[in-house]
Amino acid sequence: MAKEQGVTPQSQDFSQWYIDVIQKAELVDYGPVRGTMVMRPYGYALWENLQRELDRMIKETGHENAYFPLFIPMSFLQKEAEHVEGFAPELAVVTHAGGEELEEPLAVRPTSETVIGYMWSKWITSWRDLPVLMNQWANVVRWEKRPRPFLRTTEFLWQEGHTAHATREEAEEETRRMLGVYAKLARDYAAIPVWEGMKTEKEKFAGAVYTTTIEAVMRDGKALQSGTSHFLGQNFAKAFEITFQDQDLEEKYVWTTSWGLSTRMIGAIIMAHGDDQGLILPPKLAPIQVVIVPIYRKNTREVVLEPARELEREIRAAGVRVHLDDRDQYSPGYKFNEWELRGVPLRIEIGPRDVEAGHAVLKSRLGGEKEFIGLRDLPGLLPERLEGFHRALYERALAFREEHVEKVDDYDAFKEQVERGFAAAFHCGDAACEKAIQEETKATTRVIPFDFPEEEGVCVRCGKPSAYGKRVLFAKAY
RNA sequence: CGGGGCGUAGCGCAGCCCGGAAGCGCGCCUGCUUUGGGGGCAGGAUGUCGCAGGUUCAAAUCCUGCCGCCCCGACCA
Repeated sequence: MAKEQGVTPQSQDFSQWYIDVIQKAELVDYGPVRGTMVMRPYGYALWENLQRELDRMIKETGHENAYFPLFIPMSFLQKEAEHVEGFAPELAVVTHAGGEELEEPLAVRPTSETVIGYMWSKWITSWRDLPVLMNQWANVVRWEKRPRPFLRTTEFLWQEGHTAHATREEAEEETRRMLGVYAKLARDYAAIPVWEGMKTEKEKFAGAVYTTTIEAVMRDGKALQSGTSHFLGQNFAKAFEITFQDQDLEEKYVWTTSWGLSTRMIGAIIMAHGDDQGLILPPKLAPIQVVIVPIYRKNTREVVLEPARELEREIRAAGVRVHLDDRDQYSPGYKFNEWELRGVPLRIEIGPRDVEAGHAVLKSRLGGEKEFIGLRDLPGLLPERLEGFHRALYERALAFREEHVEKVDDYDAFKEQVERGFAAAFHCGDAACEKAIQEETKATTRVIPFDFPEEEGVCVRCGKPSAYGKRVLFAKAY
C-alpha cells in the first residue's frame, strides 16, 4: 500500500523523477507566483551548509561581505551595451511605488555589477584603494521563460563576488582563483567532479571579456553549469567611470571581475547523485548525516529508546549531525524508505535484540551489507565512515562521468554522443556554426577545459580548422 | 512567446461525452492492535467543483469570456 510514496524511476522519466524527489523529500514546494519556489527547512538547511563552507572559502581568499540594494535605476543597466542587451528581456521592473508612478523605473537586480560599479566609482580614487575584494549574499530576479526549481527560478539565492584591480594580470588571476574555489566546493563538499574551463564567446556572460565555468554531468547525461567566474576587463569600469590615480600619476580604469554560485548548485547535487530511491546527499553538506531508527514494540519502547537517546548524544558529541527518528506513528520500514528518499548518508537501526547484544546496525545509503557495530565503538567510527562515504560518492560520480564523455571526430557520432552525454570535439569557433550545431542537435558548447591537452584538428561539423587548439566539450544542458 | 495538458477534499485523481443527492485512493483525527523494509480493524472530519457571465425548472457537467498552473520547445545561473 501507499505505493505512490515512491518516485518515478530515472530511466522512465528523469524530469518527473526530479520533480517527484524534490517535493517528496521536502526540499521545496512551488510558490504562488510562477517560477518561484519555497525552500522548505530541509532544503534550506542544505543551502545553509553549502553557504557556510563557501562563505568561509571566500573569506579565506581575502574577500569581505557587503550588501548592495535590491533596486537598481533602469538607466544603470543601460550603461553597458552588451549587459543591457543580455539582461533586458528578463528584467522585472518596478514602475509604481508609494501609490504613485515612479519618475524612473527601477529594475529588481538580475545581478549587481552596475550598482556596485556606481558605488565603487565614488569609493575608489587611488592605487592604494586597490584591490577591492567584495562578496554579497543576495537574492536576484530573472524573469526566465521556463523556470525549474533550483535550476532556473524567477527569484534565486546566490553569492556574487565583485573585485576591482589595478592591473589586467591581477584581475585575470582573481577570475581563475575563484573558479578554483568553486571547483573545490563541488569536488570536496558536493562530491561532484567538474571541468574547469572557458566559455565560448557565444556562451559568455553579457558584459564580460570572457567567462570561466565549472561544468558537471547529471545522471541523465546532460550538463549543468554550476558556477561561473567572469573577467570583465574594463567594460564596467568605463561604463561607470571607475578610475584611480596610479603610482605613475596616470588616471586609469580599474579591471574588474565577478563570480557567482547559486541555489542551482543544489540542483546539481540532486541530479549528480540521486537514484531511484531518491536523493543521495554528500555527507559534508547533508542536513542530517546519520539517522537513528529505533525499532520497538509498545512494551520495549523505553528499553530501546533510552540507549538510542544515549547513542544520539554521543554521536552528536563526536561532531556528527545526527537525528533520532522516534515518531511512534510510523513503522521502521516506513522510516527506512523515507530517510532513503531524503538522502541521509548513514542509517543506524537499533532494536531490542541489538540492545541485548550491545550493538547496533549500520547501513549506508550507497548500498552494501548491514554491519553490526558495538554501541561503544559506533560514535567514534562515524566521522571516518562519513569521509569514506564522501570518497565513494565522488568516485561513483567520476566513474559515471567517464562513461558519459567520448572523443568524437565525426558529426554522426557527435549527434549520437550528445544524446547520452558529453562529446569532446574540435570546433571552428564560428558562432554561426555553433548555433547550427545547437539547432541540429540541441547540444551547446559547455566548456573548453583548461586541462585538455593541446591538440589540432578540424571542426566536427564544418571541417574548418579548430579555433581553440584543443577539444571543446559539447552537451545538452539544463 | 509557440505547442500540448490540467484546474473537483491537504495530495493524486474519477465524475463531464449523455445536466437531476459531489465520489475514490492516499493522507489527516479518535480508539484498539501492530512495529527488524512503506502494517491491520473500526469509527470520524474535510469541498466557494479556478473565476465571471449565460442557457435551463435544475449546471462540476452545456455555451462564452477570463485567470492560473504544469509539461514540451526557443532564451537563460
